[in-house]
Order: sequence, then C-alpha cells, then structure tokens
Amino acid sequence: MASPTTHPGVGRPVVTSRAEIERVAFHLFIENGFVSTTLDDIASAAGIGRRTLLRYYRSKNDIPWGQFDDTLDGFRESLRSYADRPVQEAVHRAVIDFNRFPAAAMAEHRVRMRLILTTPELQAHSVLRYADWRRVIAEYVAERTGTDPEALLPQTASQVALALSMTGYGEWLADEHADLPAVLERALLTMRSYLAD
Amino acid sequence: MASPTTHPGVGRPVVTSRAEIERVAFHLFIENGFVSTTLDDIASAAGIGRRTLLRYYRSKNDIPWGQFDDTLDGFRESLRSYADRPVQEAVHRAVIDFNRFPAAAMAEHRVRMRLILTTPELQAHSVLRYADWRRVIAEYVAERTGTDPEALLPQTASQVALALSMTGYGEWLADEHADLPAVLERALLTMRSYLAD
DNA sequence: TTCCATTTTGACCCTCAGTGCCATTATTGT
DNA sequence: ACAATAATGGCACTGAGGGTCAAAATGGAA
Repeated sequence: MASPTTHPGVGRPVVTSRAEIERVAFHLFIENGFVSTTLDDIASAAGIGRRTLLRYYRSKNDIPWGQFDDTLDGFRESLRSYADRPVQEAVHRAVIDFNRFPAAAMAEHRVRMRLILTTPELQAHSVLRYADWRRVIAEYVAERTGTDPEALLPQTASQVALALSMTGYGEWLADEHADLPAVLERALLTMRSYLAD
Repeated sequence: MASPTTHPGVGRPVVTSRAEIERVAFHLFIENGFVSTTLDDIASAAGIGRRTLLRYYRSKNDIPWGQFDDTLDGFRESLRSYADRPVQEAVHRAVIDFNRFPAAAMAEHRVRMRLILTTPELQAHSVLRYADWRRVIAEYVAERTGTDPEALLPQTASQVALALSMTGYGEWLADEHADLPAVLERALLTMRSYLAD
C-alpha cells in the first residue's frame, strides 16, 4: 500500500506524498474545475504514474478528502472526553471540536469544503465518507445508551449531527467571515426551535 | 427526448417504456447485483440499444429511482394543503403522505428502497436525487416564513426531513412488518427527545 | 562489494459508464 | 407517394478504475 509502511526503510522509497499530490491536485481543481481535471492531468503534474496515483487514493473523488479517516480516531477520543455530559451535548461538543482548525488552516479548509460541497460528484461521494464519521457517533451513542449502533436513537444522533454539519457548512461557506463553531451552534438552536414549533 | 412528446403521435413511436425497462432492470439487479449488471445487460434484456437506454435514464444510478421527479409536483401540492398547520407539522405530514403507498405497491417499494439504500453507489447518488426533494421543502418553508430558501431555517427543515427519512427507512427496512408512516412518526419523536435532552 | 529480500512504481491491457454525432427507421399528415 | 417529424441505435471517443507483473530502488546480510 501507499502510506502505512509495514517495514520502514526497507524496499523502494516512495516517490511522492499525499500532501504533494493534494497540493498539485487542488491547484488543478481550482484552475480547471474538478470534472475537467483528469487523473492523467494530476498524475503527470505530480510527476507520477496514473496507477500510482490510484494507489494513494481509492478514487478521484477521495482526493479532496485528504487524510479524513485519520481524523476519526481523534474524533472518537474527543467524544469519550465528554463522558460526563449528557449524550446529545457530548456529541455536539465533539462535532464542534472536530471542526476547529488553526487559523492558518482555515483558508485551505474553506477551499476544500467549498469544492466538496458544491461539486455534485463530490456532494454525492460525501455520503460515503461521512458514513464512517456517522458510525463513530452511532457507536458512541450506542455505547452510552446500552443499545445497538443500528438502533433508532444512535442513528438519529448521527443523522442529526450530519444535518447540522450540512446546514452549518452551508452558512459558513456563504459568509466569508463566519466562524464554524458559532455557525454550528446557531444551526443547533435553529433545529431545536424548528422541532419545538 | 424520451417521455415528454411535444407532438404526440408524430414521428417514430417509442419501442419501450420506463416501466418495461425498470421491470427488466430490477430483475437483473436482484439476480446479479447492481454493480455487476452492465448497461449492455439491461439494454439487451430490454431489447433496445444501450444508447436508447441512456436516453430514458441519465445514468445507471438513476434507473432505480424510476419516475421520482414526477412525484415532486404532488409533494408540493401536499405541502400546500397543510397551509393551516404550523410549518414543522405541515412538512412532517407532507413527508408522511409522500411515503404512503397502496398496499399492492409496498413490496416493490421495499425492493427499490433496499437496493438504493444498501448499494454504496446508489447511496451516494441518492443525495443528488434527494436534493430536488429537499429544495421543494426549503422553498415551501421559505415561502411560509418569508425568507430565502437558502436561509438557515428552510435548510434546517429540509435537512431534518431528510434525516428523519433516512432513519425511518433504516428502521423500516430492518423490520419486514413495519409501517412506514408509523416509523417516520417514531423517528420524529426520537429526534425531539434526543434534542431536548 | 555483491547478492537478496522487500517494497514501491508504472506500464500495459481490460471493462464499463457516459457523450457526441449521425444515418436509419417508423410514424402522421398532405 | 412524399414530406416532416421524432425515436432509435450504431460507432467512436474519453475517462475512471482494476488486475497483473516486470522493473526499480532501497537496506541488510554474506
């Protein structure tokens, strides 16, 4: 495989990195659009073979997501750290923490999320990426409520978290100066008042 | 184009119908799985050319959705019929009505939705199909609250409706004897209690 | 220094989805 | 019979993705 080297140092060294590929790919995506950019374009711009590119990323759609799965462990830990809070609050806080980024990384995050949430192909694909993220939430809620992750409450919790993230990001992307945690908070309040009608 | 004939009767008549294509396609999907069934398989089984098949459906992923867009007008009307109810209740009732099917059609609907919601490719694609459905809700809520469909409340309403549908269908598919309207009602109650924690 | 085990690379070939183009075909109306 | 019309389907092309495998580049052992 690409990243997780079993025997470090042994064997032919890698010729590139995910970071480098993403740098090149985002440049092309922004320049020519996601759909118009072919895997060949990215591979040759990165100076690697197309086949190698597809070993670093399972599909073209996965490139904009970068190292998303690697953040899920931290998300799990974050959830556990709120064990003393009510379940809904714990999930909400963890989701907000999940969306905290250093100021220096915000501009890049905006570009990435705008690309993902405005490109139909990537919008569709996002369900599959968010499925893992939702599973983390469902498993946490199931554990805390002594139920199955597939049960109604854990599934509801994970779907609510996704819905809040979607509306939150919509607002965030529409306002260049918006603060992500603040926007997610507003989204929750809005959802509460909508359902309490 | 395929279905909407501008000058009825004039020109070469159609050789098939969406209903016929779907009948054949579902048979193959169930027999061999969605991914393993190629467009060529479907086209030849339906006795039409692959090119013709792709005129009836924009993509392979759209085939399982059948005439979904055609139901959106009825959905819009259904929403309007609840103008005397509070917004959230109106949306909820319309969503439940949207998911009412004659008993004879239930078995087919189960097969269709199980295929869509358990096939990763179709799960992903569903976002794009549900986007139109969500837009109907957002526009309705925007109209009733005097806001823009892109504003936070309309978007929240539409995302909540989607989340409820997703959890509802999950429960419904897991229980062969479940009633869709009843399950959607339970999903709403669960979401309310989760958020009121 | 040389060989060897190990690991990544990328070339080649294949399948399948989807699009553009366009001649062919089967209708209705004149 | 002859337009006008509209669906059909064949052909060629692009692009995503997967399988296979020989070549390349390392570290370590002899």
